Amino acid sequence: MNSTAHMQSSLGNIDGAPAASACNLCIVRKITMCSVLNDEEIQQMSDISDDISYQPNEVVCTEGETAKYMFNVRSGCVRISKMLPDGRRQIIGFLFAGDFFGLSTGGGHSYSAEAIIDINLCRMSREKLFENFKKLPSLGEKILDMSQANLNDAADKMLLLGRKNAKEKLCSFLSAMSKKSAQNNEIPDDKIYLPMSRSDIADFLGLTIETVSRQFTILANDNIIAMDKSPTIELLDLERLKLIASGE
Amino acid sequence: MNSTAHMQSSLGNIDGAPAASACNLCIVRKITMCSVLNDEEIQQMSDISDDISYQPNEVVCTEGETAKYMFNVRSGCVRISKMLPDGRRQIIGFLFAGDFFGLSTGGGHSYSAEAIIDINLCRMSREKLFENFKKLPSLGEKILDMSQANLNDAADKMLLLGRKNAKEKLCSFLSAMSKKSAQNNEIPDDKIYLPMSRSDIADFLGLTIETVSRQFTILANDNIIAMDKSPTIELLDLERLKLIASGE
DNA sequence: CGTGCATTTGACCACCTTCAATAAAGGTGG
DNA sequence: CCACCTTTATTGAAGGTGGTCAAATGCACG
Repeated sequence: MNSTAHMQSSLGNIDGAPAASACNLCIVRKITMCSVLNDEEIQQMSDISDDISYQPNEVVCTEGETAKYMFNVRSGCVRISKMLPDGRRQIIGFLFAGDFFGLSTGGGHSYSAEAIIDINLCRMSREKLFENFKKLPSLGEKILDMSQANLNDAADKMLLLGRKNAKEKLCSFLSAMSKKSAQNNEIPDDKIYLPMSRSDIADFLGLTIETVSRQFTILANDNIIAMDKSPTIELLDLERLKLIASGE
Repeated sequence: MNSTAHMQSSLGNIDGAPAASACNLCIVRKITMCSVLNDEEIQQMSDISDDISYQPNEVVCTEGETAKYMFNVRSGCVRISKMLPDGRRQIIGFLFAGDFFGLSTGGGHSYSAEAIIDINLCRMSREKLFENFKKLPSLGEKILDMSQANLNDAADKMLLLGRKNAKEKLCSFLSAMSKKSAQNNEIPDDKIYLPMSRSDIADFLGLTIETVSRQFTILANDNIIAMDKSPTIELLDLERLKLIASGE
C-alpha cells in the first residue's frame, strides 16, 4: 500500500535517487522499530503502512484527537507539543528520522505533532500494528525498548525543566542536538543543524524567545559556539558545552 | 520464592490479615502488570519474584547502578529522582501500590528510588522477566501499555515544569494526588494523604520548599484547601483546584 | 520540658519575563 | 535584481515571580 512518494533527506534533496515504495527499501529501515524484522517479516509491515508527506507547519495530529494512526519519521523534523488553554505551549520533543510517535492510547493523542520542515512519514494503522505484535513478537519487544528509552529521555527532560537555569538548558539542548547530528547527516561534526525557530527552542526549554536569544549571544561571546548563518551553528568547544549542560 | 513478609497498606497496618506468600494472593495483583495473567500463568511470576521491604529513606536503587531487578510497588510510597552533580534534585515521580519501576535498560538505572514511608516491593529479575515475555505475550503487551501511560504522564509533567507557575504547579500536584487517593484508600474522598515532605514536593514541582509552603498558605487562605494536621490535607473546593491546575 | 528537625513567615535580591524598539532575514512583485 | 513588506531574531530597559537568606514557629521524641 506504499505510495511512491519522493524521498528527501532533512538536509537537502537527494534528487535522482530511486523512490522506495516498499518497507524493504525504506531509508530508515535499519534505525526504526523495523530494524528487528527480516526481509520476510517486514513484508507484513508494508501491508499495513503507507507513505505521507507534510510541508512546514502542517499539522499531522492534534492533542485529544482520536488516535487512528501511528507514525515513523522517515525524513525531516517533527515537533510534538502540548498546550494550556490560554496558549502557553510546551514542546515535548523534536523528532527526526527513525523516531516514532502516536503510539500511546488512552482515548486520543496526548500531544500535537507538526512538521517543522518538509517531512516524510510512514503511517500505519494502530489497530493493525497491534495485531502484528501477535505475529511478530520481536516487534513489540523493540517498541517496548524504544518506549523505555523515551522514558529515560523524559526523565532527563524533567531534570532540565525543573532544575537547570537558562544557560544550562540551552547547552543541554545544543549538546543533545549535536549527538543527533553525529548520527545522521551530511554536515561536519562540529556543526549542528537547527531547523526549528527560536520560538520552538524556547517552548522546548521552558523559556522565552528573548532569553534563548540572549543565551545564544552569551555562548557566542564566550567562544563556545559560533553563529553561522542560516539554520546551522558551529560548536567551538563541545567539551565546555557539555560541562555547562550537566551543571558543572 | 516469595518470602512471607508482613503486608501493610500505605495508610495503616492491616494487622491480623494473613501474609500473602505467592503471586496468586498478592494484594496488588489486580492493579499491576500481572492483572492480565490467569491463575496458571501467574505461577510463572511467583517463580521469578520475591518480596522485599524498606524503611523510610532507605535506598532501593541508585542512578547509574547496574539494573539487575525490576520492582512492583505493593504498598507504601516510593520517590524516584535524578540529581545534578552539585546536588540539585528533580523528583521524577511518586509511586504507589500497583506502579512499577526499574524496567528501563541502557546500562543502568536512569534514576534513584527511595522509600518515603515503609514500603513493600515485589522484586523480579529483569533477565527472567524478559524471558517470560516469550511465554506470556500478554504480559509484554500490558507493560508496553503501562509504559505508554507513563509517557503520557511524563508529557504532562513537562508541561507543568516548563509552563506552569507555582500556584498552578501545586494545584496540579494536589489534583493528581486526589485522583490517586480516590482509587486506593481508606480516607474520606475530600481528604488526601501526603506522605512526602515539603522538600520532596518542591523537588517534584521544580520549586523551593519556601515557595511550596507559601502556596499552601495561599490556597488555605482562599478556602481551597484546609491544612489538617499530620500527613493529610482537606480539599474544600476540588472544582476550583482543578481549574487553577489546568491554567484556567 | 528541652532538643532537633520540618515548616512557616518575613525581607531582600536575582534571574528570567515582559514590554518595546531595532535589526536581520525571507518572500513577493515590480 | 532590487524595493517593499512581513516575519523572525536581537538588544535594551523595567518589572515580577520565585529564589535566597534568616528568623520564628510548630511538632515529635527523648
